[in-house]
Parts: sequence; structure tokens; C-alpha cells
Amino acid sequence: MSQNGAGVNLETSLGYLLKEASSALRVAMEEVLRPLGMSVTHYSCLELLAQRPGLSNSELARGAFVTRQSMNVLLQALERDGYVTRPDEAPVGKALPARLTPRGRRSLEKATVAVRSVELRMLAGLTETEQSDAFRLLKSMIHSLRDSDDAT
Amino acid sequence: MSQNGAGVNLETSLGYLLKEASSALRVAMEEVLRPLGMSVTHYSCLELLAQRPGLSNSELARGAFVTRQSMNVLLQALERDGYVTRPDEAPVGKALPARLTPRGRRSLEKATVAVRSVELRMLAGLTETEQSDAFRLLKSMIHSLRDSDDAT
DNA sequence: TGACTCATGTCAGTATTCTGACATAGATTG
DNA sequence: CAATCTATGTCAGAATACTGACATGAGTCA
Repeated sequence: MSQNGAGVNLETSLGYLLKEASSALRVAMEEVLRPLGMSVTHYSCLELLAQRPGLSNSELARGAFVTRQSMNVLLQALERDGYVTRPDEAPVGKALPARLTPRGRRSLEKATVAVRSVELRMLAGLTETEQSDAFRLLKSMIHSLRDSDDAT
Repeated sequence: MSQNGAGVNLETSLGYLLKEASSALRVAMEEVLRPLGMSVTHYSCLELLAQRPGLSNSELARGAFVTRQSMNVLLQALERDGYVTRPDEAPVGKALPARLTPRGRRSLEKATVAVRSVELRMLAGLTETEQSDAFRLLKSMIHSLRDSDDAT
């Protein structure tokens, strides 16, 4: 149409499409989590702790793709409300291993069902083969982006 | 490892991987845009206007995946700083068609080059066929997610 | 025509995330 | 052993995006 020479055509840009897909996923997740009074980061934190008990604040932050400062704010709220517990002293270093309380686990159960339904909906039109293709392609993109993060 | 029954295994979840890829892309874009004093949303707005001159605030918001209120704040700043112009009166309805000024176009040029390099890096490990596969698969996921947005 | 619905621009306040900064614990290195 | 580096937790302030709300213009419909 216009200046297509050095531009990034949004219609054909995989980056743009990636952002669009991620946005659609986030919206869909927020939609099903809102009735449970839970944000996406909130859910991510609980899910991470369920699958990898004892993760520290910084590890949770990396797993949820936010800064450790942001995760700290969330974690303190979750601790205050009794969804998560952390020891008063670090067993080693400064990292405090966090764990779900029974209440946290209970809260997560409903959310997991809701999020699972969203993921299934997203994959509805894809065959098993296409799903593993998508997995492999995304892995490759992530790897390429991270690789030369320093070597800029 | 632990409770894999009804859970969403993060290691094998396409949703999680999608979020990871999108996060990596955002980080990489912020990295190259920061020296230009430009945020991702800022760049998205200019790029959208370059490719589709005359888009309204609401249309730009949808294209950049933010609310129209957020885009309005950005757009007013861009207008104040002389990157964008909007007519005082709407030619039809209330929508004000925005356009890049020469200064906005000049500012975008450098950013486009930077972002293009990120996108190329992301696709470095993929063949042409794999890229169109990724495109098709992402399109399918987006469609599936949007389809039943209302029918919840 | 008049009531209704819908999309838009915009203001205000809230919430969330980020950047900057500091102190501390462990590992590395000379 | 001392210096340095890296990672961590945490506080504070700034930036960014969001929800809520209101008024306005255009289309629909009875």
C-alpha cells in the first residue's frame, strides 16, 4: 500500500501476530479469572507454587514474567491473606522459599479449571501435530530472542 | 511431577509458552527502543499511523491492544510534541483521524529499523515454511479465543 | 419525530508494574 | 584473607494502563 520498503508490515508481521495472540489469551484469562477475584499474575504465582513448591520471590517473578519488585508486592498480599507462607528466616542465602497454604491450594483449584478451559478453547482448531509444531516454533523464537540479548 | 491430573502443566502449556514468547519479544523491543526514547506502545501507534493514515484514537487503541483511554493519553502527548496531528473537528461522527507529521515520520524511521532487526532475529532459526506455519497456527489460536468470547 | 443503542473522545481516580536504590548473603577471585 | 561480583528481598517514587463515568454524534426502529 504505502511505504513497504523498510517497514514492518503489520499484516504479515509474526511479531505483531504474536502480540495479538498473547493479548487475546490474556483477555480470555482475565475474563474467566475475574469472577474468582484473581488476576493473571496472581494465578500464575499460585500455579507456579503448586507445581514447584519452595520457589523464591525472584524465581516466581521470572516464572510470571514480571519484575521481582512486582512479584514482591503480590506475594506480600498473598501472604497477608493466607494463601501463601514463607519462613521468617532464609534457610540459605536470602531467598525465602514460598509455599501454598491449604487455602491457597483450594483457591487455585477453581482457577486452574477455568484457565484450562481457556487453553483448550485456544487449541480447539489444532491437531496434535499442529500443537507440537506450534510448541517447537515458539521455542525457537524464544531461543533466538534470548540468545543475543547480551550480544547487542 | 506433582499434581498433573487437572492442572495446566507449565512445561508443556502452549499458553505459557505463548506468554513467554511475547514477553521475550517485548523485552527485546524495549531494549532497542529505549535508546530512541520510545516505548512499545508509542512505537506501535506511530507504525499504525504510517501504514494506515487517518486512524482514530479508538482504532489505534485496538491496533495496539490497549484501551482507548490509554491511547488517548499517549496520543495527546504525541500531538503536543508534534509527532501527530488531528483536526479540531471531526469530519464525521466524533472520530478524529490522526496523521503523522514529518517529524513523526522521521522519528519512526529509526524505530522501524530497530524493531525490524528484532523481528529478523526472532525468525532467524525458522525456514520460510515454518514462518508461514507459525503464522497460520497463531491465526487459528486467535480466532478460537475470540470466537467464543461472548458465548461464555 | 422520538426513544434507543452503539461507538467515540475525554476526564478523573485507581491499580498495577516498572525503575532506582539500598543492605545483605553467598560465591568467586586475587 | 580481603575485595569483588552476583543474586536476593525490600522500600519508595514514577510511569503506565486500567475501570468508571459522562457527553456527544450517528444509526436504528417503532
